[in-house]
Amino acid sequence: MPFDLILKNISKYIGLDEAEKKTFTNHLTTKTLNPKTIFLKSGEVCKYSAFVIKGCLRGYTYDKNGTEHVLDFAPPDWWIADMYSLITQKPGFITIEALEESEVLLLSKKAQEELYSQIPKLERFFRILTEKSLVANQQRLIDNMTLTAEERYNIFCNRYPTLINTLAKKHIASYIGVTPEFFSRMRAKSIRNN
Amino acid sequence: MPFDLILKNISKYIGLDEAEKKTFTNHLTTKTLNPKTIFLKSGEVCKYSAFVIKGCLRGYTYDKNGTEHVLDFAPPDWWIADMYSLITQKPGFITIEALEESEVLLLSKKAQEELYSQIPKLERFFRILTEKSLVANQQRLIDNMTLTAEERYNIFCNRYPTLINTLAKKHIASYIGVTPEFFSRMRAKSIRNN
DNA sequence: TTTTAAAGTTGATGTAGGTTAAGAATTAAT
DNA sequence: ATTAATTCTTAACCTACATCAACTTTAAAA
Repeated sequence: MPFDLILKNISKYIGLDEAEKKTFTNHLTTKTLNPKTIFLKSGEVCKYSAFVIKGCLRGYTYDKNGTEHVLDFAPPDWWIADMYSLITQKPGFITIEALEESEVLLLSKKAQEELYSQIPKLERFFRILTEKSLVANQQRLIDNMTLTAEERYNIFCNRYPTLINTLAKKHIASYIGVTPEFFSRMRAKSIRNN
Repeated sequence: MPFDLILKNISKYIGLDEAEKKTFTNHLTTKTLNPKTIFLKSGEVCKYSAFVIKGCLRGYTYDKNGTEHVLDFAPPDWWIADMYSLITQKPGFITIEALEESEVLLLSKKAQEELYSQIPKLERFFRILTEKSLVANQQRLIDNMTLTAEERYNIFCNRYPTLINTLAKKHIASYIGVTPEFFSRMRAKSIRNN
């Protein structure tokens, strides 16, 4: 059942009866993404939130030199979208790409708003989700302001132990906020000191 | 009327009738804060969101060296709280302080949750508020990863033109993410080049 | 009004992390 | 299985910003 994971995810925060679950899942579309498929391109309007059930996506922006900066990884059980663009329905600056063969559930902005009126409890669910996302994001900002690259890497390893082996090092480096070269040196050093 | 500002703020996103407005404002407490008053201390549990109607507050954390890092300023018409602590009701890491004589409206976590059931529309209001906050925060993270201190300062000046003159330079420096010394040099240079 | 403390500035020097470049190791394509 | 492309690593050098210290200015206290 492709909806098991998302329903279990929701049930952590709100209770839905069978009819409500059905209403909810009726608004979802399943989509398979091949590796390197671009799900959302910078400059486009983000029309869907994606809930990952298999594989892994990443979201990133370009800076003025054209360098990519990874903003988030989305392994199974995570949502990903360009929140700015999704909310404003203006062209965004984030590109979202499948890193491997992935499966996602799509919830369109329109469907989401319909669901808010049909099942008001979902407003609570998404509020809580957004709150958690905000807190995580604030913590990351704090970490970027107060910690060294090495400390941020350690936090990353602890928080996403499963991702470390599957992700390309350059993507981890970018998420941490350093160049691949420095990341490589950093790791070589920390291996030596163990 | 101390509630005018907050009611106007709310009315941007949802409509409340007179009875609902009354119910809402009944859950608020007014508080005056003298300059340098600490409204929330790192290590404490955050029990209130504060909506500023006069003056200005700032939120900051300490790093392991004891250096302060300003996370946000809250001029009138802004909310401020330690979201992590407020949501989890665990001791937080943020200190919130009045920079000048300020007046705030307090909404306790408990009152907020009561309001969600009494006036479900407020769930929407706070969802939207949190979404906006998340987007702003993500943008700030992107700016920190992709821009120089000078570029971040320019953005700050454009975004908060009124604050530039009232805030202490060391607080702006901290918000931007540089030392007061470097901030000073940066400004000296940019004045020279004008 | 004078004193004291805090904030801001300027200079000399240090460092985390960036850049450029070239080779080694993987991975993908033929 | 080879070739081609991408990713990763290592090294030399570079820059944005930090640190420390002394001085000046501003603001707060007495």
